Amino acid sequence: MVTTADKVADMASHSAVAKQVLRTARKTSRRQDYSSSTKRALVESATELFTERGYSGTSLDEVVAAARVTKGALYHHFNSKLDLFESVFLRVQSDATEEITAAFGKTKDPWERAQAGLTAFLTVCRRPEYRRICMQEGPVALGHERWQEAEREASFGIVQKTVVDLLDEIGEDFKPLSNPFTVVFYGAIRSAAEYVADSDDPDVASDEVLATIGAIMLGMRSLTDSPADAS
Amino acid sequence: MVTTADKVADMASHSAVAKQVLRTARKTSRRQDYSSSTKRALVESATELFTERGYSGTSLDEVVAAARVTKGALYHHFNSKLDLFESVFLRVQSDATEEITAAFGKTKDPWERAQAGLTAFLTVCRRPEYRRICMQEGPVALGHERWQEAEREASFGIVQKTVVDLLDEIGEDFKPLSNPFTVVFYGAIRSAAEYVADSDDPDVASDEVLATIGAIMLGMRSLTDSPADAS
DNA sequence: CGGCGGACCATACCGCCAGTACGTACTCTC
DNA sequence: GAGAGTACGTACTGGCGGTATGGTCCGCCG
Repeated sequence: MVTTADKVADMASHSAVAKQVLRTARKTSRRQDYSSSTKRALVESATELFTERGYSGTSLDEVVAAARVTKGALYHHFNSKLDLFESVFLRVQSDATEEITAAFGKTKDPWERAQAGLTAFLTVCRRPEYRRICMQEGPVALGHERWQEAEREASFGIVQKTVVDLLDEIGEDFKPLSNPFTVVFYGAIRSAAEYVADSDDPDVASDEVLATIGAIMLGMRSLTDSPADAS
Repeated sequence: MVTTADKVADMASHSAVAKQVLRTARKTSRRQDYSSSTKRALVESATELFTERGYSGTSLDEVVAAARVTKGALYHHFNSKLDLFESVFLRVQSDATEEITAAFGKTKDPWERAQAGLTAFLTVCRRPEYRRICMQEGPVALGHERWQEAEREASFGIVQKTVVDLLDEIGEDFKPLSNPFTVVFYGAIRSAAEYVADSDDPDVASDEVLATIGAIMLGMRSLTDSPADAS
């Protein structure tokens, strides 16, 4: 049986202590090492297959064959195909949010932070795994409900915080509209990311998007510090 | 065998001459009437089931049972499950674009037109069929490629024309960025539509979104007719 | 008017695939 | 060292998309 506690444990350990050091005593048994190794192999194989063939397009037989195990192993570690997908989804998503959060760096100005975060997000969205698993298959496979819940704690949450900071800069007028503003910007960024990822020349497309969002932000900025007042 | 020509014929006739008038001579035979009637029944049943259970969540047995026919009838009119879905998709989509286009009305001012179109779009997106079939299941079931192609000729095309008109009003500076602008606004609107549809009180949510997009447009407008110049 | 070809549809069946049942080997603990 | 639990492997089932085949009724042509 697989519990929710297992998943958060996986999230914490997956990229941390990857390869074990010989000659040092481990707290885990060799048996447990084998187990977590096969589980990792399953998740990695599933990630690849889900990315290129989609959720319903890949069979579990293919996944277990790629991981060189059988369905018995799979159903020991995961409750269902959807459960396997959810593990893959959370892994890819947490990798992405981690990278985007890091990209914010130590800049303090909200406008600069927004720019940096947007650039990072456009980069992440170019990766086929994130694009296919988190943006395309995610909402349909997991269901709109569950997908939104996971998204709110990840990239959407980042956007929300950024937007709130920006609205603080602009003034009091738009503060009650922080929710719709976040939603609008989030959708704009997601769509822009697809535009960049689909583009023949992603670099120039990325610049175009930066200029576009920049223009919108410039316009919003001008709503507050117009020469007429400076309160 | 079902051809592409069949589909466009269906699109043209589906909402036009719905119920036949007795006592008037028809060009079609009674046999053909029965045929198109069962096909319509299949599309309608499929629309309902796809809407509430999704594409992979509904079986063809359920569809044919709801339409009171058998799989033989279904596979006579459609080549595959995906073909059936595509017919449903195109039907729902064309209904939506038709309604949005009508909402533009006879207003001439680009800013007013944009406002009217946005309101209509928010209304359409509240309908569960459009939401589920065209926005959620569409890209995954049909594939991102095919979905984008269909979308470009529908709602995306409307947004594109609207955005180009708006950019014309603003000035020459942003004209080369019409593509990314369209993409950004299209994503923003789609996301906002989901926000409205998910909201507990869609009416106030709709107003919030209108205010938000309005503020963004106001900001962009201020980029051109600032008191500094008036060229 | 009759038969004949094709449109329209029903029935039976196949292959694939998610999920289950159960057996087995290995390990840890008391 | 025996029982319990973990970590799998194997064999099977049911459901579902798709197909093959047969039947029925209509339009049409001689």
